[in-house]
Amino acid sequence: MKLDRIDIKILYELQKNGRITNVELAELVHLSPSPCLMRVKRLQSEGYIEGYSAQINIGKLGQTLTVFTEITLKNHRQVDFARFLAIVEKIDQVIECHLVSGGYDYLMKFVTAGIAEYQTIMERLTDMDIGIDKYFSFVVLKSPIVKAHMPLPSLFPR
Amino acid sequence: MKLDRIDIKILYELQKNGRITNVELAELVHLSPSPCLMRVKRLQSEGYIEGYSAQINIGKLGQTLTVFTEITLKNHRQVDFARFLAIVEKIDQVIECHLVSGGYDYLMKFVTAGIAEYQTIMERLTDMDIGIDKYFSFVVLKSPIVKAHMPLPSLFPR
DNA sequence: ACCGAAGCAGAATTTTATTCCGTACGTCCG
DNA sequence: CGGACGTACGGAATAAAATTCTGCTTCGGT
Repeated sequence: MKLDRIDIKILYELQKNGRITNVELAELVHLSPSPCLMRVKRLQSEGYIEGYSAQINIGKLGQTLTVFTEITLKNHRQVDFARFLAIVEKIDQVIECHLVSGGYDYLMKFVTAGIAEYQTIMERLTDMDIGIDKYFSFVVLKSPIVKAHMPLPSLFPR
Repeated sequence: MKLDRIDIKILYELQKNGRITNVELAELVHLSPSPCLMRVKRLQSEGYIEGYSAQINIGKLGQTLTVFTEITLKNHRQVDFARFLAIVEKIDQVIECHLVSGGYDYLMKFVTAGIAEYQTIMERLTDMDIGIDKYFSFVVLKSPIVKAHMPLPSLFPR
């Protein structure tokens, strides 16, 4: 299924405001409510929209610590990656895990209650003999930019 | 203003499904619709909820490239950081920018149309004499884990 | 130019959000 | 210890929104 300019606009607007009403969205994309809703449903059912989420100001809830971690595995067979992922998938504090090129295998993002909890998690991971060769931690001091939306206009201009 | 257990539950549920109806949310947190809605509005107006966003499967739209970049500045006065941020804030492809401890100053996340666009952006940034000493790029090959929600239950148990 | 399919607008219906009001509970002060 | 006030709740009524349905228009293919 191919997306036209209106679909891209819908995705862009829903990224900026996931709770916009269908009527307002319809006005923004210059459609009446019914075809607009039809497109949104289609975008959902075909997987272009994976879900909706509230953005929480986690800092207001209490002290938290965000850490980026570069990880290198000892071996690089498929089974080694699979075993590693199977474990980290179960850890709530793992927010992102990226397979990257350049010096390390994985770049991960943790959100924890503090340095102690992070330390505990990393000790558990290394002790488990899950195949971690070495890792390096970047503790986040401040996050001046955190966007919830992708640059759709840059990626798909017109 | 202090949050009780119900507020935390509301935040958690809205993270998982930002478009849940107020009636369903009320049932999940064992309240009737009206006080539930009142709490949601309060969480919004007091900044605990910063907004709502649709999660887009960007990979289905076309080819994109995600890159994490470690950046070190030449100088570390307040004015140096401020100048750097003022520039990168304007770049649509910059999704995140974190001030980190450990080897580098900033860890940034870019989403671009491809390696060429990324290259162009980095050339522009380095040519600008914006104070970048050196940088190192991690090209993302795959992102097995990308969560839209923070681990609220781990951070605020009970 | 005709036929068929697809997408649209507008109205009707159903569902949901929102407001309003009366009640209960907890707290503070007399 | 008791009363009054403030806060939060539940339920009903109203307003708004989503959703469905119908008929029309446009576009593509023959």
